[in-house]
Amino acid sequence: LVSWTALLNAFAQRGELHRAEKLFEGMKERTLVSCNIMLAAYGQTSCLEQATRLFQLMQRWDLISWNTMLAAYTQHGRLGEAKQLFDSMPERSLASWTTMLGACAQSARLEEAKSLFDRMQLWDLVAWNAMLSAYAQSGYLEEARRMFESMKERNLISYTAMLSAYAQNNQLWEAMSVFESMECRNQVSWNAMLSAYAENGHLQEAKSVFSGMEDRSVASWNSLVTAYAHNKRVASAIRTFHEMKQTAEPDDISLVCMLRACIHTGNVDAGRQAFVSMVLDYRLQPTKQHYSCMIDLLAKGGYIVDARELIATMPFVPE
RNA sequence: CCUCGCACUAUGG
Repeated sequence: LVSWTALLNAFAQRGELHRAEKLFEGMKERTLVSCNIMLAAYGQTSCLEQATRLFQLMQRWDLISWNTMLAAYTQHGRLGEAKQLFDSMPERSLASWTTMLGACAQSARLEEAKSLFDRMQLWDLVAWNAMLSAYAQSGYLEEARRMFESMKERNLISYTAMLSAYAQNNQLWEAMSVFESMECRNQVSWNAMLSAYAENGHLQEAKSVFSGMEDRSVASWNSLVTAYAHNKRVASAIRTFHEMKQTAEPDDISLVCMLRACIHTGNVDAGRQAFVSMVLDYRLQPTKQHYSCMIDLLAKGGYIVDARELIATMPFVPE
């Protein structure tokens, strides 16, 4: 049973939702642990409905179930429901508090995030990191820096968060020095450095970080596409988008990067092709954001009729 | 023994 559970988890972690579902449905006894795994699997993908349904169907819940459901809400931006759940939970752990803290930060409620942090009974490294990123994401560079300096322990995540905080505030030198002071680095920290250069107008350095990387994630490719587009090298951006497909799986963000690059130069055909190909070849479900990019692209390229038609036929209510 | 919270990429704020 334990190894079946481990297998279920492996599917869930890799985003193989359908395999996980099949396995879960075939399991004779559904333990609390396997329910929790499915709950997390639904929560991390765009299946909030399934998550809530499973949560309601479950016979028993433990702290992990509550926390997982809480995270499912916050990952879908449902702060209200998350709060409700948080308040009605029979018990809370550090993870519960940290989840809420992050949710507040993401909804631009820094004050609430800070107040949660202050009301926590104890703090661990994850909680400190969450507060550090809360400051960083809200543009409070000085507070972030102070928190970083005052932390008694730091890990890779602390450093990476601080690095991008500097980068986003145009402090490339500070970002570089954080990067250099790191005792170990992983793909995420390299990506952070790559976009630090790109955001601060150093395309050449960004490119050399990219080519020096051992393995590149979608995020690395997306950063490079954007870096080219921001430097008006749209042809290179488009070429990079296609090149990515050989080694990585483009995602929803990749398409946005690509479409925005096309908007820059009014490259309607390339954008159209990318949109269609992402839907057909990668089974991407286009979001509102994708449609609004496409409409922007068509309209700016002079295809007013096509833009109108897209507005009329898209599966979203126009705003 | 297996399951939960924090860092990188788009847009917006």
